[in-house]
Order: sequence, then structure tokens, then C-alpha cells
Amino acid sequence: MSTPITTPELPRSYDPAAIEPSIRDIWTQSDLGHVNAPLPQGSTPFAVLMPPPNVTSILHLGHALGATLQDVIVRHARMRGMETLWMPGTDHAGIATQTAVERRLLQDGKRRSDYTREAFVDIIHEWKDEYGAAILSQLRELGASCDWPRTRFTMDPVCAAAVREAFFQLFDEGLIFRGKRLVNWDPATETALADDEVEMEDVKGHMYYLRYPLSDGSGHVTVATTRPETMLGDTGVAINPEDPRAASLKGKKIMLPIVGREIPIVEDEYVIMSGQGDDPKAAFATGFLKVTPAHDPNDWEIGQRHDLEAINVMGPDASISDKHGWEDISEEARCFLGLSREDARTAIIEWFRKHELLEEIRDYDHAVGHSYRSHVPIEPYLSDQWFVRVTDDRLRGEAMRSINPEQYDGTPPPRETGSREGDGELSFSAPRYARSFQQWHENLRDWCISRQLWWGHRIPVWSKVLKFSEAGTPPTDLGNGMTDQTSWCQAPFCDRADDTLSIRLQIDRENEEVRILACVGRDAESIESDLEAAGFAQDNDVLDTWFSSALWPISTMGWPAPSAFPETEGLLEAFNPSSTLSTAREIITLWVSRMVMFNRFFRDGRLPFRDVYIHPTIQDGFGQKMSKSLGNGVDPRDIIESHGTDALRFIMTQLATSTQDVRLPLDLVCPFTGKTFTPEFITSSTGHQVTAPIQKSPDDPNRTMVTVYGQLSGTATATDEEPLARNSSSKFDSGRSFVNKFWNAARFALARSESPGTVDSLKSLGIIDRWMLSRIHRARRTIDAAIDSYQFNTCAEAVYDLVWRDFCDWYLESIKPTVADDAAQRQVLLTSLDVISRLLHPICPFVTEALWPHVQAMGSPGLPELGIKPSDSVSLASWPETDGLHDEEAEQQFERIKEIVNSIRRARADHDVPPRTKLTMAMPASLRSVIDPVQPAMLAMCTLEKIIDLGDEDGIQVHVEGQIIHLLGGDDEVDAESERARLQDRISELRKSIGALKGRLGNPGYVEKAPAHLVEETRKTLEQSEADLVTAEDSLRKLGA
RNA sequence: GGGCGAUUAGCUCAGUUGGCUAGAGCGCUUCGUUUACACCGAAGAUGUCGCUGGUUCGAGUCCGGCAUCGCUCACCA
Repeated sequence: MSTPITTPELPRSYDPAAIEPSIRDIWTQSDLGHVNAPLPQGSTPFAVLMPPPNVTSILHLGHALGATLQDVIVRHARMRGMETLWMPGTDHAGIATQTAVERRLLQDGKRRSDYTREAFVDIIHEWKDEYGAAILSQLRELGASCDWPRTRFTMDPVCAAAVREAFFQLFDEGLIFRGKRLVNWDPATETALADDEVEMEDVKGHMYYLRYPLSDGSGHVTVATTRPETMLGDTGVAINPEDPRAASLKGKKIMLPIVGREIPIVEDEYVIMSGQGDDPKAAFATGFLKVTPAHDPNDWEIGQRHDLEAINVMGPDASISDKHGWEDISEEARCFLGLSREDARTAIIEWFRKHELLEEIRDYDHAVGHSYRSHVPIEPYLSDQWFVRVTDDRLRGEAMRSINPEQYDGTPPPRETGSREGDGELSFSAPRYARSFQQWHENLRDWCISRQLWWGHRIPVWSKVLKFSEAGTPPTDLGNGMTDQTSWCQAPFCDRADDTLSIRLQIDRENEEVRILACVGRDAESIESDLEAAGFAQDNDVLDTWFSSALWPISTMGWPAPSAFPETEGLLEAFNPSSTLSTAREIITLWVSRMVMFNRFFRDGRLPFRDVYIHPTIQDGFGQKMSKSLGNGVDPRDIIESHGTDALRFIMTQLATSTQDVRLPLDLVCPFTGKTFTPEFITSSTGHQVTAPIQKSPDDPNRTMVTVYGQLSGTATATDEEPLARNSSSKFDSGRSFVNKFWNAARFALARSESPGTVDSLKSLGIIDRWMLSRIHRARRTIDAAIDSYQFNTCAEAVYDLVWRDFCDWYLESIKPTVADDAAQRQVLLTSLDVISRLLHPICPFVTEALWPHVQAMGSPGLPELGIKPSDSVSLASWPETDGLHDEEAEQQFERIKEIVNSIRRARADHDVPPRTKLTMAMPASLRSVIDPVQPAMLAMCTLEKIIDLGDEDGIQVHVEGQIIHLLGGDDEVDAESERARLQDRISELRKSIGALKGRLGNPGYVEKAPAHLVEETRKTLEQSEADLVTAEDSLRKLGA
């Protein structure tokens, strides 16, 4: 038969750049990933929930990892025949995007206040369009098989409807409230932040000791503080009741310096006594604590307990101000007005020093909350904000009860009545993350959801403030704050409440005012205009991004009204809950928790997903987290360009272990020469290791280039003369090699599998073919188990070993001499290639898709006992059913063959037999029975002339299974000296191991307690070793030792 | 300070209910380009599995202690 040596249309090496675009087109044309809903009867739904990336900036390798793993899961599920939904989308990321846009505007010297709200939002929209498109295109390049027609953005109408409905329901249920609270305030962006948007940073500061005179002139007390500027708002001084000085100070008052405010001394157990207890603060404490309820959360609590006034002495920008609640300002204090908090601190200290009231200043290191966006210190700030009462059992309790009981520490708070769908069905991989989830909920506080931003979902509440004289005086038992009792109030709308209007009142007794809060549901524009006509105004604030993110699992599927968005009909029923959420660690609290609470609340206890897989964090070469803001993020497209997408995906899969984060040392690609080199690094102003903004070409120091960090940090701009250097990393080399290896194996297999025969029974096949098929079966099982348990590295390893070790190294080498004349073997070869392509596809979709038509064109692959359905695209091909391929006997036989081949190769190398010298192998009958059925393979793999029965020949001795094989026909005499040395080494090695084995078997504990099969195995090994020892000793004797 | 994780070959990392005479990739040494692939093949070297006690017939794996590194929560007296 005249098989061509190579297939001409396939080039000698895999060129991803030339092939990938057309493969993407194939998937686009076939609408791969698009699911039609409602699902047909009898189908099995499977969904992965994609965390929508922020439109702040393009994706980096951390996202590429997440996307790759999700796509592996999704492609695997799809091939297994499930109706598989993976919906793509992006998140508007309120504060993050707004800050990014403001930063860009600032480069042109413009500020937010230079624009109207509408104009500014338009600018952000442009940014969103640009980056949103870039992100989606990155995902496509990665090969993500999403349901593209269903792409969503968190501010799409369907998502806005969900936000509106969710807010309305929560408001109506009393789970959303408005109140004056101390919140985390970011004075740079002038917005409130949630607790988890605050990052603690260590600060080298000072402890200031201030003397506060007693009003009666009988002396002073000394308070310790790190924030002297807040003293303007002090309304008390606290002392521990146990403090011996407390008694004599009872009832006394302080005359607050500068301000001239007379403030009480109160007793509170919260106060640490100087030098006592375990608290490290005790070493710095004086026993007297200045209490500033409006500027410190702990002081706020003390203030509540002792009925102290909260006097806010700052404006929203954290400068000293008497316009936000400070009414008793003195002449002395006026000179501090308008100072920033930093300047005010200096000025106050100077005042105390001048008046000899400054006792001491000591160095003090402590952690201070900073905004995770603007990175300025957070100001605890008293303001009116909106909150979700997540501490309510209907939210927090449901989240806690959803945890898989095996992963819960203790028992969750009980439900009042019985159990419910969703209870205990949420599992984390790795399980330890369930603990973080649990602990987060145990310490939960109400969630501040209002943001003083322009970019986001606006709060759907209209309000109007009325004096008691207009509205009526509220019954005294209603107290201060929010109430749903509206009957006493004579304001318009108070008697109106229906499916789209919910009224709450916020009572302010001090000012004798009531704020009427009217929450409007969706599709009720007429009510909105009625309200506005009556003088109500919509709240200016927008919602925390995570409010809409929390609804992502259901809003994208059309909740609450799929009929209003017909393309979403049937999705909720089929895909809520979804199967898996794959996300990063830091998102567990910000997002996972809130999705669970909301999904369960709005969907009768149903979970948003059942499994949460936490993937590793990608770090740079210095162990720093890869991030957009740090500027060390690598665009996956750089790697796609340097190594190909499959190589990137393969390495990402291989890196995903359950414990380790991933370090990726980076290289640069010189734009002039294409050469990869290690860049120079510098320490940035934030103390991080980053690439120097400008790098020299490794070949020509006169030519320079700009790095991504240079570009992002604004310190360098790429030009034609000084172009941008793309990133790369040698970490991906082995992935590229792997893909190329498979490509060439396929080329070879295709060239050898013309006119494949029909196989009637697997038993009619030879050992080599049966072995290959059994290995395929094993790999398939390993891959399935690995993906099902999110052990992606195991999956990658199984695929690698199957392709490279089993298929290339052994199978292809073994069949070379026979395949041309064996039609059945050609069928096995072709079918193996078909099945391996399927198994490899989820990880390496491009190369497998590129080869697929060539495989199918060779005939119709197939074997008895093997379930594979034909398909035009491997992405839609069935996942192989391989159970019938399992062949224990063939595997064992082939293992023996491999061992014999290895021994012969080793012996040839040891004896320096030239690689092309063909030897004659003389072997005993017992081994011939193993080798004879595969003689052609044996001759080829060991470069042998022929195989004969063992006689009295001399020659190179090979010891296998306690037997001797002789290799004849080497040109040179065997070097007796080195042969002796080799044998002696071998003998001492064997003696050592025999000693160990005998010791083990001589131990009664082992023989009695260890599993029988292990003891049996040990005995066999011992027997074998002893036989090997005898052979080796014999040989040594013959050499005449 | 609380919690979690890591420490295995020169480097990056596997090693899932204890059975290991501890693996992979890269790198290194030697040899090999007529015959799929040099993004290749063959052969080889390299480890007191952080330290220290304990449980066990048996510990890289389980338990206690210590050391170093990382993450996270708390902490503006």
C-alpha cells in the first residue's frame, strides 16, 4: 500500500496564529454555546455562572485562568450531552469605573464637577463600551464557548428591572431602611463604602497625649488619641468604672479646650485601663478615652450608651466644617475651619503645645482603614444612608443554612419551620472556604448600599420632607427613625400603597420633621410623575454595584418577568440553580454571599448554584497578586500571540491545583527582534516590584521600548520609535510543545490510517492495540473524575500522559512496522486519534477542531464496545463511552513489554552500542512468549536484527524478571571491568532492597495487620529481587570476579 | 492578636481516605537529525519531603510543638 509519508496540507509544525481565527469562525457559525429555551423534554440542564468582569479595564491572566477552567467544565458538559448554558457579561462596577474615568479626565485637567450628571454618565458609557467590547473579545479569543447572543451587562434593561423589583420587595418587607449612621466614608470620591470595601493598611503614626482641664479647675485628665483633630467633636470623656480614679471624678465635667464645650465624664467598661490586660493598646492608654461619637464607631457606641451628642465637625471632603452639624463653634475654633484633616491635626497639636496642654507624643504603629479605590484613609462619617438588613434571618440565616452540613462548623441557626429547598446544598471546593463563608455571616453587619456616585442603578425612592405641623405629629411609641405605620400622617400618598408603591416614614423628632419615602416598583412611570408633581424628588444616590451583581444569577434569566424579555423565558426553570460558580477567593464575601441571600429570598429558597469552586490566584514572579490597579497584569492576548491559545489554556489547567497560588515570572518580547528576554524591575511608589517603564533592547542598547506598566502608570507612552513591548512567559513553553506534539502525532496518524478496516471484536486485536484502547479508557475515567471534582491539574496531567507518553512514545512507535499492512490496526489508530481529540478538546479546543475534519475524512472511525457519535465539529461531538475498552490483561502484558524494552535500551546505552547497530537478541522461552506476539515492534524499538532462543552465546547480558537476555552482534568485546562494576552496583542495590523487604515480611505486625494484597505484593517483589540477585551473581562469577 | 494556607530535586510544582524503593515539567550530562515532531527521540544524574516530638507493623501523608513565608479577619486609646 502506498501511504504518503506526510499529509501535505498539514504543515510540519502547529501555527496557532494561522489557524485559530478560522476555528473561532466555525464556532460562531455553529452558534456553539447558544441554548434555546425552554429546553426540550428529557434534556439535562447544566449551567456555569460566569462572574461578570468589571468594565474598569481589560482582562489579565487571572481572568484567563478563571475563563479557561469554566470553559473546560462547559465544553466537557456539552460533549456529555447536557444542555449547557454559560452566559457571558460584564459588570458596571460603580465606584471602580467611575474612579477610572475620573482619573483619565484628570489627565486633561478635568473633574467630575465640570460636567452635568448626564454628560458625565455619557462619558462613562463610552468607557464602558470600549472596555466591555475589549473584554468580550478577549473571552472569544480564549475560546470561551459562551452563549454569546445572551451577553449581558449589569445595567441592561433586564437587569435594571430586576434591581427595581428586588429593591421594591426588600423595601416593602422592611429589609431596606434609611438611617443616619456612621459609615465608611471615602473623602476623595465623597461616597460611602461597605465594610468590605475598606482595606486595612499599616501606618506609622503617633499617639498624642492631650490634657483636658476639669471644669471646676481642680486639675486635668490626659487622654490618648491618634486623631487629635477629632477633639473638636468630643462630647465626653470615658473612664472605666473599675479605675480607682473614677470615684473622685464622678459627676465632674471637662471644659473642652479650643471649643469651650462642657462635656461629661462617663463610666464605661469599654475603656481599657492604663497598663492593664492583654490588649496591646493598654501600654499606650491613659485610662481616659475622649469620646467623639460622630467620628469613631466605638465612640458612637459609647455615645449611644450614655446619651452623648454626636457632633460632626467635618464636611464630606473631611475638612473641618461647621456646616454639617457643628453648632456650638467658638471664636477660638474658627481658625481651624476649612483645614484638611491632616492640616487640622498639625494645627490642633500646635495649639495644645502652645497652651501647654500637650503632654507627650509617642510613635505608634497601627492599621488604618483605606478606601480600596482611592486609597485614602477612610473617615467614619455620620450621614444618611440606605441599608439592607442582611442580619435578618430571611437573608443571613438562609445563607448559613445553605451550607453543606459536612462543611459547616457546628450547626446553622435553625429555621422556624422545618427544612426547605436549598438547605445544605451549597458546597465549596476546597471545603475550607465554606468556613470563610460561614464566619463572614456570623459577623455580618447591615449592608450599606447607597453610594454617592453618578454611575449605577439609581435608588428608586422618591422622598419629601414635611414638618410635623404639616404632616401631623407621630405617636410617641414610634420613636425616631423608620416606620411603616403611616396612618397618622396626613401627607399625600401615605394612604396609598399597592403593588408598585410602598411608603415608609423617617421620623426626626429633634427637627420635628418627617421624611416620606416612596419606593416605586418597576413599570410605574405614572406614579413617578405623580410623585414629582407633588414635590417628591428621587434619591440622588446609586446602589452599590454588588446589589445588581447579587441579582446576576436571576436577572440574566429574566427574573422577575421573563415574559417582558421573551428571550429569557424558560431559563429560570432550567438553570436556577446553576451547577457551578468558579470564582476568586476575595469574591466569596462580596459576591457569593449576597447572591445566595438574594437568590434564596426571591426564589423560594432556591440557591443560585450548588458548587462554588475557588480557583487559585495568579501572581507575578515576585509573588504579588496580578491586578489591574498594580499595573502588573498581563493581557492574555500577549500569551496567545507568543504561544497560542491552546498552550495558554493547557498551562492554566495544569496550574490549577487546590492549594497553591500560581507564580508566573514574566518575560518581555522585544518588538524589534521578537526575542524574549527578562526585563529590568524597579520598586514602585507603593513598594511593589514592577517592570521599569522603559526597557533596553537586549540586542541593541540604543533602542528602547515601553512596558505595560509604563503605559498604565502614565510614565511612558508607546510611539513608533519606542514601541510597546508585549509580555510573555517561558512558563507556557511546555504547553506549546504539547500542542505541537499532538499536532504531529495526528499528522503521522492521518498519514498511516488510510482505508481503515473493520474490527469485529476487540479480542481479535493484538496486545498493542488493546493496550492503547485500554489506556484511552483509563484516561477518560480520570478526566471525568478530575473535572467533576474540580481537580484541573489532574485532568491536564491525564491528557498529557495519554497523548505524549502512551500514544506518541509507545503506541505510534510500536505500530510503525505493522500498520501499513494491518487494516484493523489502521482502524484502531484512526479511532484512537478520534477519541483522543475528543478527550483533549475541552482543554485544547483549537488544535482538536483544526484536525477534526481531517480525522473524519479518513473514514468513519469506530470500534465495537466504543460509544462515539459522529459530528461535524468536535465541539459538538459526543463524549466517548469507553467502558468496553478496558482490558486489564493487555495492560499487564504491555507493561512487561515496556520493561523489557527499557532494559534493553539501558543495556545498549551502558555498553555504548552505537544507536544504529542492529543486535540479535537471544532470550529464554518464557520471555519469548511475551515478546513473540509483538516481535516487529520489539525489533523496531530496540533496533534489533532478530530474536533467537537463548543458547550458550556470550554478549551483553540484560537481566529482566530474574531471567537473562543476551544481546549479540556488538562490534566490541564487552568491557569486563566496567561490566563487573555495573554488576556489583546492581548486586549491592538488590541486596539492600532484599534486606528491606525481608525485614518488612519478618515483622509480625506487618504480616498480620497490613492488607493481604500488599503483603502478597511484597512477597512477589522479594521473590523477583532474589531471582535477579542470583542471576546477577552468576554473571559476575562467570566474568571471573 | 484570631483564622487559613504553604515549606518535597537547581527552578516551578504534583503526591485525595497512611502502604513510596517519593514523581512531573523545565534546567543539567551523554548520545542521536533517511523515515510525524529539534516545539524531537534515547539514556542518565540529582531529594536527611522546613525542624522537632508523638501515634502506627508502616508517616511526605495523621497529631503536638517550633521556625520561616504568604493570605485573610480584627484593630484608628
